[in-house]
Amino acid sequence: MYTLFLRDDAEPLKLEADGRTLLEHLAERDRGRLREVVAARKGEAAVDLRTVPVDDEEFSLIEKTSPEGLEILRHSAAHVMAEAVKALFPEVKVTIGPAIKDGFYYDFDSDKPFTPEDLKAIEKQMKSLVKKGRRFVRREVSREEALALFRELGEDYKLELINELPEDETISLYESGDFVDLCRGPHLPDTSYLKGVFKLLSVAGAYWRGSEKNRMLQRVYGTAFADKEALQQHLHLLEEAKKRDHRKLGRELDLFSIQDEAGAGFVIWHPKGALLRTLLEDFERRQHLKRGYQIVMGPQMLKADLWKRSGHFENYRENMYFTRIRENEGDAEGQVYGIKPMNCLAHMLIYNSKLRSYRDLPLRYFELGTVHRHEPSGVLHGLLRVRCFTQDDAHILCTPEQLQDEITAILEFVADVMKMFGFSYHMELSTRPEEKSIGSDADWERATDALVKALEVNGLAYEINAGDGAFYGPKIDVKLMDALGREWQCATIQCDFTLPERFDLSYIGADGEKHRPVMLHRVILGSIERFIGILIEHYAGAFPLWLAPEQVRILTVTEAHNEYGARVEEALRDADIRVTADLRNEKLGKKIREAQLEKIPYMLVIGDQEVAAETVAPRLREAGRTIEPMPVDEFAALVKDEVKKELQT
RNA sequence: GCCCACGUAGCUCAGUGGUGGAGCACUUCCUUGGUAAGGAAGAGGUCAUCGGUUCAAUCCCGAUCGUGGGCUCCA
Repeated sequence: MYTLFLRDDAEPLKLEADGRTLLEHLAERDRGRLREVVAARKGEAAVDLRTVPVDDEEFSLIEKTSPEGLEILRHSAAHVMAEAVKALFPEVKVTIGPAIKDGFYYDFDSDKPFTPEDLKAIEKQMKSLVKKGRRFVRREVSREEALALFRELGEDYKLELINELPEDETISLYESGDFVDLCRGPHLPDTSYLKGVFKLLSVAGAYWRGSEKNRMLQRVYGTAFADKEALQQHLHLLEEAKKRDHRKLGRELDLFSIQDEAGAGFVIWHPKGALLRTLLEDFERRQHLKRGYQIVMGPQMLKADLWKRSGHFENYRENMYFTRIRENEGDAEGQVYGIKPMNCLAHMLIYNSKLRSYRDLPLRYFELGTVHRHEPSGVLHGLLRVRCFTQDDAHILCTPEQLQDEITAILEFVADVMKMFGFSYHMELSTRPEEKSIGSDADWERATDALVKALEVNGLAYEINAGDGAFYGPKIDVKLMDALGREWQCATIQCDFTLPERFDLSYIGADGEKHRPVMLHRVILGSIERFIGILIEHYAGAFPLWLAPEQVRILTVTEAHNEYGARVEEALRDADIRVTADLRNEKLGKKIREAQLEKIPYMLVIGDQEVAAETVAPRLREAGRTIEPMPVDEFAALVKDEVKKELQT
């Protein structure tokens, strides 16, 4: 007898271990659920439904809609894709094909890159395989047998994978038709489960094992869901996400451009974008002053010697721009300057400009610092990955005793700001990089401990990102999710014992002796450019009133109302409201349509009635709702009030 | 940086080895119209840049620049 839990909340069944598979038993007991279940769980492990139970074993079922079930479904889809590719292109070598968030991929080694037509052909071939409803047959083999098989098949990558498996690992193969793949499993009972629920999305290059030292493979991305509806919904979501792409909206709303002539990765802010950015920066200045930061400013470039002293020259040079400046014709060598990729140097020079006492600490220097970093051309992406950006950067210099409280205060700052924008985020702790880093092990340990402790004291969950720290210290990264589900690093807090050492920073302690301060590098929004890019997608271009470059647009019905319209515009502008008037000789419907497409929060319609009553008739951006006409000063008060509410953190 | 795709009017996109097109936007005129597009006419292009093949190149080939999708998700 063995035990089968048909449902979590139902009594388990005691069944005869009669040599038949779980699938056969299930078909007998609960035919209705046959297509809902994709695999079974035995203890911790997921197993195939074609497993033959033996006495005293215990199984529960994995639904295809569960996260684990979906993963199995997608993994099987990847397997079918590999089979399809091998059928169409026998010379291609297969590598790996995992399930990923929202889908799956499979990497192939092919001399000939796949074209979009190939993609279609592969999908067609997959459909035909799915239609055949072929079984996935599991076979467990010895290491030698597996090696012999894949050697014969010429699947070098599989050989490499087998050789890396731990000694005691069970090696399993899955066969469907003529295709054999090395695979841990489990898989779907057969391919018919995939009917109508998968779609191939794109082809891209990807390095074997993610390293640019390795061969470039052809990666095919696809997605699969439990049912047709879920697949359609996901594809629809991708379409919607495209509509709020910040690059598209940035052009449509005339916020910014990036032009070949000026250079890749360099953002040019148009009037509305520059205004939006200014509003965001003003918000930041107020927030920082409120929290005891002091605003400072440093130069755009500093002598290269200073970058050598900080370690940037040694560790960050390939990302930096340099320029040589000659004082006169005879000065052949000139002086080399490095354009700043970070803002910390000037801040340290400020600290060092006079003798500091422990009574002065902590010092919190804040700068909206514009930096240049030479990023590889392939990673540039709209506002999200650029070569020149402005950071809301601060460096906090404090005593070791103050470190904990300062980190805590920053974490609260981050929480407040993210809450105001309505972002969800999660945190990652990054530790010392294996290559290229400075400072002693003891300092790294001390710095990492301080960060961990602050996270734990505040009860914050975090993931560990081993080896991803800055070259001068460990860090806490805050990652936001954008509209396409991509993660972007925004806030970061980095603990640094090294630069204070290199720049010989000190303060006089209560004991009258010199001590070394600790430095925290931190940003809240991170890059203003990136943050605005994320904001555009987050709000789909419909910015909250406080951030909208144009808050109000006045729309006159005919030219006869223009004089009053202009007076209303002036009154609102005097009240510090960002307003324009559309006095063109156009129909009201057209003016409304355009204002709506520009996502302006309030439209004020002005016609005979409003002129006569000295009022304005507001129309809201949201769902085209209108509210009762009111006097201008009343409307101004309404706008002010709404902004105030939005900015309450 | 590497792989693939792409680059035609301000925008979205057709198109062809021999004359470059549409819609929207723009300009002018008509229209004075109350909550998402009134009408007519006009102007607008070194077909990314440079080089090659050809009698002839926007189209074919190469290079450069730029844009897009990827390059951590481990049988």
